Amino acid sequence: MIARMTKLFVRTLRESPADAEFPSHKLLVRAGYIRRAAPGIYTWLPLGIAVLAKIERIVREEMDAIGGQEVRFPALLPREPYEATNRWTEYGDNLFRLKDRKGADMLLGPTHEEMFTLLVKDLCSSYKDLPLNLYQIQTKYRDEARPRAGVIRGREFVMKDAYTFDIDRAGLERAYQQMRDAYCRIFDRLGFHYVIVKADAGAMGGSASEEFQAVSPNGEDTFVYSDGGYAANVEAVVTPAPAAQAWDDAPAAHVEDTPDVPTIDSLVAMCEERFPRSDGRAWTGADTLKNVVVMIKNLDGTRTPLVIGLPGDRQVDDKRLEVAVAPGEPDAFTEDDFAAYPQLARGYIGPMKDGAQFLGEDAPAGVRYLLDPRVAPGTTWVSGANEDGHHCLDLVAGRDFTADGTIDVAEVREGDPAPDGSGPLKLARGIEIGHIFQLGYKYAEALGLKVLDPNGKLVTAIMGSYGLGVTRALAAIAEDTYDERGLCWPRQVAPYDVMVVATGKDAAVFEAAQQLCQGLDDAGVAVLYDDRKASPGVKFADAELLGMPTIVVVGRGLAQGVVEIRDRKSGTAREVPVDEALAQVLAEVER
RNA sequence: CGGGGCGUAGCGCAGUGGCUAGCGCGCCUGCUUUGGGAGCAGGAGAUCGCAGGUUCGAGUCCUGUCGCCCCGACCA
Repeated sequence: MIARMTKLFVRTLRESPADAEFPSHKLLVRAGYIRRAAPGIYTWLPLGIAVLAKIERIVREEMDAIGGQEVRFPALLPREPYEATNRWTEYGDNLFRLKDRKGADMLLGPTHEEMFTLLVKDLCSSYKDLPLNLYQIQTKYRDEARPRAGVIRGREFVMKDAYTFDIDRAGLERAYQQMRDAYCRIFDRLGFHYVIVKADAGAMGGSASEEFQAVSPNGEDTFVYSDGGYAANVEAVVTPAPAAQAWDDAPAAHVEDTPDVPTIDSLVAMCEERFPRSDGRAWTGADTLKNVVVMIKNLDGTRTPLVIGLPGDRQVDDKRLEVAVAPGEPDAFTEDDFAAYPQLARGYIGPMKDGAQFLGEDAPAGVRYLLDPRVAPGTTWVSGANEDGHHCLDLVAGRDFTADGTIDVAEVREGDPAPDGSGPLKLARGIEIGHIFQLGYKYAEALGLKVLDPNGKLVTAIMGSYGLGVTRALAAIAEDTYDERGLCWPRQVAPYDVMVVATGKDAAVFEAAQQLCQGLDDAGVAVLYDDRKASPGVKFADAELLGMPTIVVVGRGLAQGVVEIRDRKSGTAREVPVDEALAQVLAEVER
């Protein structure tokens, strides 16, 4: 079937919708691929469906190639399985909840770990049933606090989620590696730039987890990478600790009167003025030890104060802090908290000997003191003296103060060394389109997924989970490939291989165009034929907006016996004789 | 949930308290035009987000309310 513009259910817009900010969002709406139905919820039009189908096909091929078997769970789910893993509660407002007519709680699936685990539990009972690799391509529902950027972050989205089930950790690691390779093949085929970044291992007990990030200046996630091949998201970056130094020759620490020096900036200025260094080096924030107080909300609801000592030129990164204190949650240290802990001299908080013992005898019970890895034994610092208007100079870590441990939550900066020594880190932004995860036993344990091993002993299966945002990948591809004229699909995912544009009003032109389309169609090439009686400008502009990789113009050249083949991406055009057009276009499509 | 902005035709926007609410794009009809978003003529299309109030008179002022978008905390 030749698709015709006069029949295709599409309307292109000359102007971008006012509510769109991202290029991919604007163009997908302008080119008639999607329409907004509600915040974060989109209707897919024929062109959009065609791209989705292409992406899904690639995903299926690669999943099947590693022995994945496709299933499909309902999107509408009962509450019970999610109750068993506590996610009915944990998911909070992000869960779309509803009740059936009997008043039973239901939900729209935000993810399907529970369902997969239960299904396997139902049907598998022996180690002989494993390893198992199941996947589905499903619509997921998450009532995001802030949907944005069109289809990049919607409340309804299509995701491929796969789960592997193995008898032991070695099996899981094999499955994980296999899946990782398959993901690489998928993203290679989809034709956009991506980086695999180490993700936060999180509370799962050190399990491996990696994200596939589509590199994009418009990405929501920040990640770091080095030229030597290291890549991680900010939460997962580990700061290498400098080697301990000897302090035998270091001058003794001394407390100085420093009125009105409540900030790092003022402290640096004060040091520069009153204590110029003998070697002439200027003081910087990195010479000071800043002590940040936060509250940690524990699981049982209590709050524990935590003091974090880090170089004064660094901020605490909230995300990194959250990960570091999990399962506790960071909470602001309020005025009331300062009142409750008067020993914490605001603006002059400093470290003390024996770590947690702030202010010696008066140390408030339960205050933990943790240090940034950069504050290694033997390093010298200026810090508060735990007394209003006083600072301590020549403080040597390990000699003059210690802590309860280290905490790696300082912001990561461009130029910081990569943990594996592969060079300085650079910052980049990305759109997370895939996340693979060695889940371990969490769900299998919670839901009792056990099988008999060869010795007839019940063992808990070990799982991996592997997500891939299909609709998001579509947006990421658009985001990665568009230009000022419109969408510009890689051939593998374009809704049509070729767009044939007939210009003019000459019947011979339409006849020749029609014939070419027929030839392409017969050859199995998906072709979109612009058979509209519109002016050439409109048709060229639309062809470029819609973004098919090859555009063939049949028009005024026909009188000289030629048609024009244009490459959408490069913008190059060449004229070929009409009778060679079909073969030439087919060659183009083959490339 | 905090901060900012916006609700007027399918889309993008204008609209000093005053007559019948406008403009561009798009859409329909006719004629002309056809290699870079054509021209002329005619037409369809809006309870100005909703509710209440002030006023002789409200798209415009007041109060409330709902919704949407953007920036931050969460995630494929």
